[in-house]
Amino acid sequence: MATIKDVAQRAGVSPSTASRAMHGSKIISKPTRDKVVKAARELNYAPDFNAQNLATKASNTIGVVLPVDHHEIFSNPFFLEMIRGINEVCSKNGSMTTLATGISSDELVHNIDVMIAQGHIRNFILLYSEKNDPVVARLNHFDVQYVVIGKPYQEVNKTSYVDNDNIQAGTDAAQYLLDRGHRRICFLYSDLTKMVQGDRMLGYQRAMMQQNLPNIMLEERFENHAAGVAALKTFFEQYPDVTGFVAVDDMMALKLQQVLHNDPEWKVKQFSLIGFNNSIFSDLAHPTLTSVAVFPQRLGEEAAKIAMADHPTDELSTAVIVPHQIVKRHSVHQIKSLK
Amino acid sequence: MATIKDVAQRAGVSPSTASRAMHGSKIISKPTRDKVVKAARELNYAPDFNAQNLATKASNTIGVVLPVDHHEIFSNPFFLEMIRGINEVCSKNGSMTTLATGISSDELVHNIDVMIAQGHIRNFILLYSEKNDPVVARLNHFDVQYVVIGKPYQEVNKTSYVDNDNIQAGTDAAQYLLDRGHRRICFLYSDLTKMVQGDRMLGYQRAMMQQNLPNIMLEERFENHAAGVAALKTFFEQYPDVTGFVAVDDMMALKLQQVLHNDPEWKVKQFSLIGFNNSIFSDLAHPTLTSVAVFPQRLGEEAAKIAMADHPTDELSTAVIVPHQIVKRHSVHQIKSLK
DNA sequence: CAAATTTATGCAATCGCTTGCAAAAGATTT
DNA sequence: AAATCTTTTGCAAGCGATTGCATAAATTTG
Repeated sequence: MATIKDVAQRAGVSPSTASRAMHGSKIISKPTRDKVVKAARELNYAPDFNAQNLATKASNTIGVVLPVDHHEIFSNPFFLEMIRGINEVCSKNGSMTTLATGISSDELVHNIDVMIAQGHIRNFILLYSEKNDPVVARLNHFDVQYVVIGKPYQEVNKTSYVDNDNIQAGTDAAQYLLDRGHRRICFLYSDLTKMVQGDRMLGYQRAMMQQNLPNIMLEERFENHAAGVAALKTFFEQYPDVTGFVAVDDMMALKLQQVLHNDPEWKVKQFSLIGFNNSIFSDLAHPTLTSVAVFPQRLGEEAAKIAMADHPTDELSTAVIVPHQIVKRHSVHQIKSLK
Repeated sequence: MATIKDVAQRAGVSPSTASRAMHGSKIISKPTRDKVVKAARELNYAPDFNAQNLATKASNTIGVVLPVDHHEIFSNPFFLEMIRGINEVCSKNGSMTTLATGISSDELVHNIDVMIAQGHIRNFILLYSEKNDPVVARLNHFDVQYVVIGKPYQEVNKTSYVDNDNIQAGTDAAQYLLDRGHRRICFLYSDLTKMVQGDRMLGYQRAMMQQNLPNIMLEERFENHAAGVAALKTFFEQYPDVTGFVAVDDMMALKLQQVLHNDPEWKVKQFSLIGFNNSIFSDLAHPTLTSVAVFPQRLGEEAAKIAMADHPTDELSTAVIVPHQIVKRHSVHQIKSLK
């Protein structure tokens, strides 16, 4: 493994000159710089990561924090995509990424404590946003920079984040059904304490209000088939003329679809469905699911860019909104022109 | 940020003594060791990662390599679980994990080259196993240790790996149907060049052969609904008395189920289905899918354990087989006792 | 009780790189 | 041509840990 001394020797200069040359310092004359670069290339030199960080006291790795909750992971099959996005821009900038996980909240916090104490994390990216997150508390306490993916629950103006415009996405989804002639549209969700779900609902409501149409909401987790059937039965008694559903994510949409398709009476009615996330579920459904794509990889990329920018603590935070896009498949039907 | 000097000073000893004490060296007397440990705790001391690695020349981070192929990632929603498993045992052992990803094979290899050159990766874990993998070639070339998750395609005896016993899993799945009275069972797959699929098929064949029953195979990708319907139509013409399917993974099973359920004639026949991976799809299906669980987190854990063990290159490789387990749900039915 | 051992501690060099400062070389001015 | 100013380079001191070797303290032995 070649060191900077080897490079220096081969180029016939001192290590300090070599170092400066490698960093493209402009106080080094062009000829020597070239000599050094050439020597470095010949020796296949790469600066030792640890030595470099030790000397500069500026670490170059980004800590990516996964949420604790298992279920959360499963229901968001795109964590990996975010990670990939992060890693993509980090490696382009010569940074590393390292993961922080934990079985429990305590363990996660502990792991993060250690990472901070070891002092080689430049800053963190949280792949989730949660109310009263102890991790956030910890990072604030140690005054460590971080950026969250998703809308921060607190200190919104002080924390950097990247997110989709979920309200707008909700509006767009509802509008998509409205544009195809639907008038009675139901918003289906499972847990309003999640800000994503709340925001998408808000967006749906906005679209409906602008058309002077009623909000029709259904909360259901589809824990099992029977429960789903029962819930829908009650629902349709109250709202017999619903023709379309905006489901808060693809998984919900798929579950709804399963229930509707397994009932002969409901099946013939050909309800229209639109989901969110453009996940693997949307391709799996039959008919395939129209869905609002949110580009998790892009979210990761943007988060990484912010993370690499290194704001001093007193500077203003950055927020980036990643656009969404409706991916048209076959689950939404045009309503025969009524009126 | 406390350094070893701070600790030493507070404990009233020299840095070297402090260092030795922290490592539990037994040439340090108990009382001073206690003093040091106490001081360290009080100062919330953790050794600087970079300094430590630089001094010991022994790095402590594990590189986790994700496959290039996007599709592979999506269709295996448990990569994250493996990563979590890896990270879990690494952080318990005071190691870090860092990721290697790439949009293309070239980029991935390049990123790995850099990581190796920077010389701070202890060794690698590949989350996949692939024929003629350029990454493997690279690692071999630099003589870097690695362990793969999945069965290695080459140098099987020389490379450490952790995997399920997919052949046995295939046998168990088929046997599960056999035990419930099924006699004509079809094995459904999509791509035999993947060793997982081939192995599961082999296992299925073994079970069938032992009962002197014919192998019935169906290759189908269910790229769209119509294609699936057509394929099954042809299939049932040839094998009208099939009652059960062993699908090579849950996604295939779910797709098959969709097709079967949307045809009134097939639907009534109540085919039995079993899948693999116990993924989120198995809970999503209706009826819920019986599936062979493979415990990806465990795979990750075992891989990490091997990775942390640091074999000298000339030592024999290690292979760990993680057990599987059938998770019973509602997609398999008992056949009325015939015979 | 002095000498020889054993045990516990500290000094100082080292890992590979960066960087402030001083010295050397080159260019410019008078 | 000497003096001054720039531009380039090198010396040496860190960064925070570890570790071989020497020394100091404690213990045992003659």
